[in-house]
Amino acid sequence: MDSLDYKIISSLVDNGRSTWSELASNLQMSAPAIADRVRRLEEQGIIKGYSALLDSETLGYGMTAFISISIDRMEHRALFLAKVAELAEVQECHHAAGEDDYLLKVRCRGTKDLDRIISEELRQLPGVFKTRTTIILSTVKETHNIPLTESD
Amino acid sequence: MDSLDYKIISSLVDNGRSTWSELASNLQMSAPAIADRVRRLEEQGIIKGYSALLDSETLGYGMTAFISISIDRMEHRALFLAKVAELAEVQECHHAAGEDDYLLKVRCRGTKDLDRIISEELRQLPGVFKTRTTIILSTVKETHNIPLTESD
DNA sequence: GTTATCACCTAATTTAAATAGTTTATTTTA
DNA sequence: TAAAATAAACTATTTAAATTAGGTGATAAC
Repeated sequence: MDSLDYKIISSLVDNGRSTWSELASNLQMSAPAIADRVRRLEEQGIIKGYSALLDSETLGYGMTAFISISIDRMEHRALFLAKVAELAEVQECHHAAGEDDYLLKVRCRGTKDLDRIISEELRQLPGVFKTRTTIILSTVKETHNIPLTESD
Repeated sequence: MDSLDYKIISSLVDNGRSTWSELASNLQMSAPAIADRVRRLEEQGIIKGYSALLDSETLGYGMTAFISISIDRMEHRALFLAKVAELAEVQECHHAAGEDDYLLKVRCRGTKDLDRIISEELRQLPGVFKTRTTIILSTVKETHNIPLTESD
C-alpha cells in the first residue's frame, strides 16, 4: 500500500467503472501496471468488489429508519440473525455495546411497510422484547468512503 | 422500469464492473441493447454511479460508532452541517425524528480517534449540547441493496 | 558478485464498447 | 382503419480498451 495504491482506490471509489487506461493516463502509468495493482488490491481483500449505487427514493424506498433491538436470551439470537439476513429491507445490522443489543438500518417504502417489518417480522421473533425506532426525516450525508490520507 | 431493468440493476449491484457483453449473454440480449438501457437508467438517476467497495478493517478503520446529537438552536445548524461534511470519518448524517436531532455513522481507527472526533470536533461546535455514542462490537449485515422484487 | 524478485514497460493480440444503419412492434394521429 | 411516428431491439462495423507475452532496470537475498 503506497500512495499510488491510495490514488487508485480513491479513483475507483469515485468511479467504479473507470477504465485502466483512464486511470493510467491520470496517474502517468501504463494500463497493465494499473491492472496489476488493482488485481493485487482485490486479492488482498482491500477492494471487496464493485457496485452500482442506486437512488432508493426513485425506486420507491423513500423511508429510512434505525431500529434498536433488545434480545432477552442467547439462544434466541440465531433465529433473529437469520431473520435479519432474510429481510431485504434491513440494510445493516450491528451488534451494539450499550443499552440495546442490535442496531438495524432499514430502508422501506413508507410507514405501512415499516410497521409490517417491526410488528410482523421483528417483534414476532422469540426473545425480542424491546424495540426503539428512529425515523429519518432527511439525509444530509451518505457515503461509504474511508479517509485515505493517513498511512497503512 | 420493467423486469429486464430490474435484472440489469441487480446484476450491476452485485458486480459494478460487469461488461455489457457479459450482461447481454446472461439476459439473452445484444450488448448495445444493454448499454442503451443502462444509459437510460443512469439518465433517470436510478443508477447514481458506481463505486469500489473497500474493506475498512484492512484499511485500518476497524471501529464503527453511531452518534446521536442534539443541537439547541436553529442558527447553529449550518456550522454543524459544514463540520459533518468536512469530517471524512463521518460516513452518514441523518436528520432524525424523536429525542435527538441528528444521527451520525462514524468510521474511525479506534477509541482515541473516536474520542478526538467527539471531544475535539463535534462537542466544540456551538449548539451541540448533548451526544450519545453507541459503539459497534461487530457487524452482522451491511449492504446497500434495495428490494428489487416489487413493482415501480 | 551473482541471482531472484518485483514492478514496471512496450508491443501484439484478443475482447469489449461505441456507432451507424436497419427491422419490427406498438402507439399516435389523420 | 390506415399511415406515420416512436421505441427498442438487432447486426455489422469501427474504435477503444483489456489482456497477454516478453523484456528492462532497480532492489533485495544469497
